[in-house]
Amino acid sequence: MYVTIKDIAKELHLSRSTVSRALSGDFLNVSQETVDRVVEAAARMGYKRNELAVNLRKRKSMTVGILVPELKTSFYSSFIAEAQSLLKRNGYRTIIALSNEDTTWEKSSFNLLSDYRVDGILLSVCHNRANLEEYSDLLGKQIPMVFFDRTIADFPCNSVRSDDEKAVLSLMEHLIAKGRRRIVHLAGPDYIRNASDRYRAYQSALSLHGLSFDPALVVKAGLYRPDGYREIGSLLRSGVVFDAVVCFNEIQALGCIEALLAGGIRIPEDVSVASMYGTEVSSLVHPSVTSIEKPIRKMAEEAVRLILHQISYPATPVQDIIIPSEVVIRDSS
Amino acid sequence: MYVTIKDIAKELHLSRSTVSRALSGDFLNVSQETVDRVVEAAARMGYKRNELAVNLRKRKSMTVGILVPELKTSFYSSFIAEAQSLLKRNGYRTIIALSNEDTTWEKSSFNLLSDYRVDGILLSVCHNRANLEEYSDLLGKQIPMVFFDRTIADFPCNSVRSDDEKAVLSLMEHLIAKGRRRIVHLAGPDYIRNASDRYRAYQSALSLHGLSFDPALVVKAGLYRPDGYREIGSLLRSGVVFDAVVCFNEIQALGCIEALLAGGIRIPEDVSVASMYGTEVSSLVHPSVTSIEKPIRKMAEEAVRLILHQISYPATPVQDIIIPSEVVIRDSS
DNA sequence: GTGAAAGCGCTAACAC
DNA sequence: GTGTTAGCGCTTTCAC
Repeated sequence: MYVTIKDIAKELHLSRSTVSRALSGDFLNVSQETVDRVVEAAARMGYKRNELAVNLRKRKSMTVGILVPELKTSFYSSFIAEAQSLLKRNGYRTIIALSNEDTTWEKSSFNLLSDYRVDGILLSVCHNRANLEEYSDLLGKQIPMVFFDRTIADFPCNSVRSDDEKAVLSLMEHLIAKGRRRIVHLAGPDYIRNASDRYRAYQSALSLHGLSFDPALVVKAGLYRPDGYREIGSLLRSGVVFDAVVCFNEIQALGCIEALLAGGIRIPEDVSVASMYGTEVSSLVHPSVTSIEKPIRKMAEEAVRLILHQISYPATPVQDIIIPSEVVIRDSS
Repeated sequence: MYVTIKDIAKELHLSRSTVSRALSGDFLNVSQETVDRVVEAAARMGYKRNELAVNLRKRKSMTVGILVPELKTSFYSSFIAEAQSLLKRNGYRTIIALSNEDTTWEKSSFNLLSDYRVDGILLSVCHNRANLEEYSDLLGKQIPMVFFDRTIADFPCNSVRSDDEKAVLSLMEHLIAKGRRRIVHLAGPDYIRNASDRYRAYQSALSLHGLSFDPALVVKAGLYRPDGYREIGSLLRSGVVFDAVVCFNEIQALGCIEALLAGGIRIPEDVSVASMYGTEVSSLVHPSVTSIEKPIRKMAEEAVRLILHQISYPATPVQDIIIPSEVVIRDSS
């Protein structure tokens, strides 16, 4: 099917090594004339080098794998685009794999990447405590890995994350400054580090500003649109009074907004909605939502920097980089 | 770094083939005892089979590549999730690559997939006339390919697409039935087949219902949020009168809505906004947008069916499958 | 400047 | 049941 170096060698009555040299630009050891002939034949015959074989031989794939939990949120697709172009600039290619927020799926996607012997993995985990063994195994084999955004506390690995705690703190202070007193926290699941960080920030903000903590205002919710819709809906039905909601991401916020509007609540007159997410769709959910931006670009830069460094110098001490959230609070109300 | 079959063979004083057989479950030709010993040793030593080598040897990768132009829209991420789980069910893995709407980028992503010798490629092109040579080359090498959603007319390859023409027709009729007369068409670029199909539908709908065609109402726009925002903004400033807008996708629609709201226009009282996109975020853009669903699931099913068939029976005649759009028009107004 | 030979990690005839 | 051999497509010594 595919034309090989052997075919070209046969065609030109040369050895495979010469063809290989010519094709990989080893001009010092091949005469210009030969190079020309080989290149011409390769083009004519439709030669495509088999990277699988090259990788096998060189024990290097010049490919970095990116594993993310989802692509519904703008954050990951922006991150991927960003990281991809940075990696490309450094000669690396990218393959993308998904976990779809599922630990089993994550395991097989993770294995896919290591099966393909990628030179490094950028990953955002779907669960704090799942697949730790897989991660350690690969780390033990000295395969460069960088956790980003959704990282794992107390795990000896390079990580890059945004300062979610600070971000939610800012968001809360903004809401409090606007006179909001009964702020609902749509908390993400506790197996996601960011969720616990944010919950902590929620609590600190309250006590910092002398507001009482009401457990009825903390709602454990999933991360997506139906979750936000369901939880806020039942909160409304249960008669709990509140004047603001802090959401986990734009999709969840969207569900929240829909539930509010369906309940005849005006935004932001009656209830303010706030969330943190990538800039790409900042006010996507509702014109008057309060949002704080995730530092996508910087996270991508750091993650790529770390992985490239790790590839070149495998024995580098582990770093845990925290990128401060941009203080851009968008609030059109 | 990685443990190989050779290492296990050495450890157990067996030949590499026996180890290989044991590891690949060839129970007919290996004694149970040997299998047990090999499996135990493999686990103990942290063996991970090198798929690169397997692929090279078997000349088969059990991997399908998916190449998409973007991940901002919900359509592609839903499609990927869907296709991925179908492929998995059939023993195939998936790697994802992006073109980011850029023809050069598409070329290198496409090459990445063929470099890795994937067994088949599912792709949605970013441009009607770019990279045709690359596609043909691979097709000529009998590599199974299926174009989906954004396909190319008159290109001899399997394709699966939604009936965009019919969809926009339905959308138009819906708007006209609601009394809209001056409908703006935010037309996508003409190098995207779907855009031309929809433009044609827009025109047919008008003439079918005795409405005159006003070139001022047709706006060539990009596919994203800033595009919708910019074009509708300048339309408003130019004083053109209109009572509805048909957009290309949810992101573009979002920009359109923002521009309208910024201009003090009420939706849908003053202007109706309509678009076609995946169900995932149907009313994401605005509670009162009119939308028609893309048949994501069916498209994924057909695309996967075609690629798997093509992998098994390379010499199958080409098919061009058109999936009717779901007639679910959501319109909360 | 070119070729022969070995080998990356694995599988598949073919022997025994 | 197990080992030997050859080879997937490529690169890389080492000769010449």
